[in-house]
Amino acid sequence: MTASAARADGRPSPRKRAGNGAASRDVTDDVGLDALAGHAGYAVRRFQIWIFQDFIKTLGEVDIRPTQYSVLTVVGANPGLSQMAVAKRLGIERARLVHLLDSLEQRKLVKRIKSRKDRRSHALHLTAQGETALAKFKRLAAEHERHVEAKIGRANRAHLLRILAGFT
Amino acid sequence: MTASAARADGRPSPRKRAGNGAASRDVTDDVGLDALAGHAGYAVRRFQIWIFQDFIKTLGEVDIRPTQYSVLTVVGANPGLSQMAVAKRLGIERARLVHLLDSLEQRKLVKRIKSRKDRRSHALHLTAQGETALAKFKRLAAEHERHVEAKIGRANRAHLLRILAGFT
DNA sequence: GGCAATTGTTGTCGTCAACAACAATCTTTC
DNA sequence: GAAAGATTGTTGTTGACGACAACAATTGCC
Repeated sequence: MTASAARADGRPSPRKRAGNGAASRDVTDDVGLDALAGHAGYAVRRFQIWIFQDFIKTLGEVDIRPTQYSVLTVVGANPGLSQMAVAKRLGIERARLVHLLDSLEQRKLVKRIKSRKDRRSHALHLTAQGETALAKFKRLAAEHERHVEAKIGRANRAHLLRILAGFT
Repeated sequence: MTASAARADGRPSPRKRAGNGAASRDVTDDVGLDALAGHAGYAVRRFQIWIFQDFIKTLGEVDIRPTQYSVLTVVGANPGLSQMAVAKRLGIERARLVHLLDSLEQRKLVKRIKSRKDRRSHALHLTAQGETALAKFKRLAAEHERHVEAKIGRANRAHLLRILAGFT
C-alpha cells in the first residue's frame, strides 16, 4: 500500500485530466481520487457519516440520535453512575452530557437522583418508561446493524468490530 | 425487561463484564459497556475521533485539518475542477466549500480562476506554493498513517481500507 | 426570447468537540 | 479542625461541520 508517500515526490498520474474549464460535462461522476484512497481517516469518516445517517433514519420514528442512544445504553446497563463516570466512559465532555441529560430527562427517559454519599454528583437511572423505551430502541438499533451488514457484508462487519474493539 | 444487554444476538460476551459493586470507588475505570460493544457505529465513531485527533496533531505544525487536506489533495490531483465538482466528490456542501476555499486561498495554497467557458464557475488550481506545501502535507499524512498502523496493526489497517473501499 | 436549472455565495440552524469559568461539595494537608 | 486543593455539575463561548434556504449571475433548454 503506497498511500500518499509514494506520490509525494513528483507529479503522479493525473488519470482524469480535467483541463481548463473542460469540466462542463459530467466530470463530477469521475474525479480521480487516488490520492485519498490510501487514507484510513477519509474512508472511516465517510463510513461513519453513512452509518450515523442510517442510524438516525432507522431510529427516526423514536427520535433518538446515536449519542443519546449510547447514553441510555450505558445508564441502563450501569444504573447509578454519575454524570462524570458516564461522560468518561463514552468519551464525551461532561459539559455536553448536561444538555444530553436535560433532553432525556425532559422526555422522562432518565432521572437524576442526588447522591447522598457525594452531594455534588447525581446518580443516573432509567425511568420505567425509559426501560421500555430503550428496549424498543435496541430493536431498532439491531435493525440498523442489519443495514450495516447489508452494506459491507456480514463477515466484514464482524471483522471491523474485531479490529476496532479496542476503541469501544 | 432488565435492559442489561442487547441479547438480540446471542453473543457469549467473553469480554470484561465488570463485577458490579466492586468498583464503587473508581467506577470510571470499569463501566460495563457490553451493550455498545456490538454496535459498529459506536466503534467507528470512536475510531474516527482518534484518527482525526492524531491527524490534526500530526499535521498541527502546518495547521492543516483533515477536510482541508482532502480538498488540497483532490484539487492537486485534478486541477481545474469546479467547486461543485470538488464538493460532490468529497461529499461536502458547496456552501461549506466556499469557506474552506476562502481560507486556503487566503493562505495562497489554491486559487480560483474564473472559467471562460462557464462564467459561473471557478476552476480550482494549486498555487506553486500550494504544490510544494501539499508535498509536505502528504509526507506528514503518511506519518499519520503509520500511527494508524501502529495503533491497529498493519494488516488490520489494510483490511479496513479494503472493507471501506466503497465509501471513498 | 423566455423559463428552468446550475454555480457560487451568503446566511441561519443544530450538532458536536474543546475550553474556560463558576458554585457547591468533597478530600487532603497542615 | 480549618485552609488549600481537587472534583462535580453547570453555564457559556468558540470553532468545525452538515443541512437548508435564499439569492444573483449565468447557462442550457424549449
